[in-house]
Amino acid sequence: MDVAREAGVSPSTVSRILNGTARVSDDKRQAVLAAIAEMNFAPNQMAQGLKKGRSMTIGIVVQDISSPFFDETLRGVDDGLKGTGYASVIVSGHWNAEEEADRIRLLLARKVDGIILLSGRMSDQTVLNFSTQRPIVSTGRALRTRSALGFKMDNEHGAYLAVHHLIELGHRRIAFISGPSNNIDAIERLAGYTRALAEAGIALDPQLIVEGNYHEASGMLAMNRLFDTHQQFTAVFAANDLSAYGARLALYRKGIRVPDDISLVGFDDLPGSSYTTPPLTTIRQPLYDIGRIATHSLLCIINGGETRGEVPPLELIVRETTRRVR
Amino acid sequence: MDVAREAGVSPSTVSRILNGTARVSDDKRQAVLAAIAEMNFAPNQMAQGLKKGRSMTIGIVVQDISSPFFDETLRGVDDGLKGTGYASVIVSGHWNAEEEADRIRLLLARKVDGIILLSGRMSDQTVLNFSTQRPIVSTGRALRTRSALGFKMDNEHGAYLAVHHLIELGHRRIAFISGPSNNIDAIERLAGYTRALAEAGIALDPQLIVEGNYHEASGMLAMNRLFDTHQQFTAVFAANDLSAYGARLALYRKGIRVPDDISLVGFDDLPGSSYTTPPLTTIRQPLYDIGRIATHSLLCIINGGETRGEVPPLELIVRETTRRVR
DNA sequence: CTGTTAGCGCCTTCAT
DNA sequence: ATGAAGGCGCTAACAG
Repeated sequence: MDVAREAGVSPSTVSRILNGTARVSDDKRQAVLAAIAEMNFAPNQMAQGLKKGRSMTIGIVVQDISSPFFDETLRGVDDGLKGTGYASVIVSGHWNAEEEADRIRLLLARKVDGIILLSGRMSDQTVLNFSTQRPIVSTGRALRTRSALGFKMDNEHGAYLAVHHLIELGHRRIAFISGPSNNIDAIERLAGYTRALAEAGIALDPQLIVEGNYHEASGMLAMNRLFDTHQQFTAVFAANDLSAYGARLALYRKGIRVPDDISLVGFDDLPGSSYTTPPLTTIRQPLYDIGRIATHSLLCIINGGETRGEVPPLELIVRETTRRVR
Repeated sequence: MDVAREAGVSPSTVSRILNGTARVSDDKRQAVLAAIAEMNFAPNQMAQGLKKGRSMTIGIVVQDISSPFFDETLRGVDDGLKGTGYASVIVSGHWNAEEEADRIRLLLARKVDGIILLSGRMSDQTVLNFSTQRPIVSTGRALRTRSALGFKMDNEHGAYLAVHHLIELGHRRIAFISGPSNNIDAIERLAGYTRALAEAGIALDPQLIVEGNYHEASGMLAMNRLFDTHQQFTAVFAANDLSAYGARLALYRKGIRVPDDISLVGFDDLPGSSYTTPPLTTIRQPLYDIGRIATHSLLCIINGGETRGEVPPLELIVRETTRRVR
């Protein structure tokens, strides 16, 4: 490298100073440092990576780059990476197993040192297969091998908490706007809803369950569907906050007051849920913490350390969209 | 490489097939393709990059990875990159000029082929300096050199549109929740507010202007401040949607109806603004398009092509938080 | 303490 | 049409 020439030393010496690999005499060090500053030189990370076999890059697979759900987790990842020298390349799988696998192959070709997979539709086995090439930490899966780790939230329990809260407030006709029926989290949340009802001796009415797709529009549609079929209910549990927002709008359009006429509970506790009108009662997912902990764990695996790290549990956040039934 | 050995050819031949650089006999091609498939080989991008001098990576600098404002733009970037072979490494400057510069240096060391800078506090001159190393496309700046390009929205005009809309509805006492006074966009939006008022012959009342910081909480605080100082007004213009959300909540807490008692206008048209209660009247920024166009332009510059691409203008979206004053 | 050498994986002349 | 050789920028092993 030309810093070496500029400073009148060999490339190795420069390298040694840059990496602190060995002792170097003070005068040469000064000269090199000066040359570096003057040329504002920074080592070519691609060359470094090629040589050392580590790119100092980790890959993140999200499903939707502009969903507050993933973005809050990404914030945790970003903070977790701070000061580690690692950078991240973020790709999106768009909730498509095929695309996820593609993206992971892309990351692998780029020699990322590890991968964080946020949710997704890929089978656990596929994840395990990829994990032979690079360590993978994933959310929404219960994995635990030498090079693959999963963090799974107790969705069933979370949903139970939500519905139980409603029941305690005296509600007995509780509608449920579910997630996509092929989504594992959605299935588990439905199970929690069912259990809470059963436990309270409330018969499950299939008419009160409408399938959504986790987006606002589907929450709105689901709500309208409930009205169109003349269902009677005093509360609604939406499988995620986004669909709760949509349901809220449908209610507003009908002139139905929340929580006075109907109570509403969401799931996720997105940042925006503290500022809806009224603020949304919901089940809090520790999204930021998940991102941080996943990152930390991945770094541990990469550096051959132990993988500890527990994620905080789901938690009911009572705000202002629920009230005792009159 | 071992694919070569496996297929009984030289590495050069494999490379030629991979890159379509030269004609290769069909039998050898088959052999190589088979070997590649069997070993599921993918070329090491770091080695490729080192050799070719292009990393097929672009760097994105956002200010806040979990803000819907940036995320919507990122979605445009992501789509713009689709199918190009480029991946992106996303870093955050956290609205700090020093940190932005740091992040850019990091991207440069990683040999990104170009940089997209979304907003930020760095001076134009600094951007220009960095652009000598790699092309930079930035939002929120009016730049146009061989290797630096900026897209600037007409904030003054946007704010004017918002306030003009309120004036047309008969409002004359219009409060303004501004952005940070050291933010260029904020300053321009204030100018638009001022001009609309002046044009309508309405005296500007400094008491009606409260500084916020673009976040929900500050919108809420600003609103309360207005009430605490007993200001009279029938409409509020918030400098961005997030602070409008906060203002909305403050209004709700006071039992003031929107739009019946007070009208509210935001700025940005975030995805969530269609689902607030009621849906927010706002100035639409073409965030997604900005991301797409910025990406496209950057790729053009990188490949030595011409830089065209116009961004759609700001636009008033009338939803349900504004109404004619009684 | 420091310079020389070799090689990370790939592509690109240059020969053949 | 194809193989051999050299080098992208850097670091680690080996001498000295």
